[in-house]
Amino acid sequence: MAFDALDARLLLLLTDAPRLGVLECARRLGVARGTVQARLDRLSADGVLTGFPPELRLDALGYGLTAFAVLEIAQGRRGEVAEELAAIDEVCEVHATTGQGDLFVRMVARSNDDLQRVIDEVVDVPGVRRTSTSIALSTPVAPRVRPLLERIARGDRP
Amino acid sequence: MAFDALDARLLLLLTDAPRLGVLECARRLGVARGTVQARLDRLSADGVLTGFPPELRLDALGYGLTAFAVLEIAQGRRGEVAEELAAIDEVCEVHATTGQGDLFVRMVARSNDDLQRVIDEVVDVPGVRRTSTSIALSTPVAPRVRPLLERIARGDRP
DNA sequence: GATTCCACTGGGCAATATGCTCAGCAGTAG
DNA sequence: CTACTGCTGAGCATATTGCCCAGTGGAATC
Repeated sequence: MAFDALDARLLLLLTDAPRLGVLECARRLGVARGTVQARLDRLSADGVLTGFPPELRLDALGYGLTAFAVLEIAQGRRGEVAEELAAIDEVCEVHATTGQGDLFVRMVARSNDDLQRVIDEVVDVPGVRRTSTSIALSTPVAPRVRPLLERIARGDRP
Repeated sequence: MAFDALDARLLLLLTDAPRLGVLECARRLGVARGTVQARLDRLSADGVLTGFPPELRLDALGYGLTAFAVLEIAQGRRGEVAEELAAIDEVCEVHATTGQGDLFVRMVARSNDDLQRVIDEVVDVPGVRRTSTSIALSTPVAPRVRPLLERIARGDRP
């Protein structure tokens, strides 16, 4: 069965109030409790819903700096480099991208000094050829999925 | 009171099993129920814990393509452009970065055609001067906070 | 037209969790 | 010594969970 408007509404509801119980969800959506259970089970089983990780404000935790790095990698060593990067705690995200066959890295740090250290660690990974780094000054749009869900919830699916 | 190892262990626990009840958390952490309650309340109040949004695999939802764009913006129009970008459903994240005073955009799409459309929408935002786009081929490290939490949970705080 | 699925409803049940309150008990700071 | 703070462990009424089941309506199949 396909992902439908009810699924989207359920996920939106959980986006806004993630620790809501199944029963409460059912009430707010106007469906039976078993239906909500079944939907959640199915979404998990289908791999659409992979979890409810806590969302943290890293800056409130001391990691106030976010930086991005674009890495140029030596031929054929991308997998290897990615593994090394994954071992660095402050590396929060890595994507392989088109372009010069490169990696895109997001990392965090506590201070400028700390950031310097993290960047050095990233740059020193064997196989990294060239890097260009930039610091995030602000985040006008924080990671979100909401608009896409809302579209499906409205039934605007093409 | 500062963020301590117990807080980190609690958040790690919730990372692994986010729909766990307070009582179950207390059992697994070996502390009283009230303590867990109090910690969660405090973390929320302090703004460290902002929620438990559902984590979705967008590709399982039809949005199989992720792309990044770096935008060069006309003098002084960054805020304006950011707002326009926020209005595009497929734009999932925007950061203002150092460099040429630019914006960094993450977006998703269903297909190559669809991506073309999204990129066009982004590029056509008034105030955008130049763009360079790249497509995510793979994601060796998906967004994560875990290593940082684990470090605090171990008590490695400097 | 009849049959077979399938998702959903709505109900009942025992077991469990929640929100709330309270007294006691350490360790720390004044 | 005393006040304060954070944690414990307990009790209680109420709400929620997980599970089971019979019934209903629509869509697909025969």
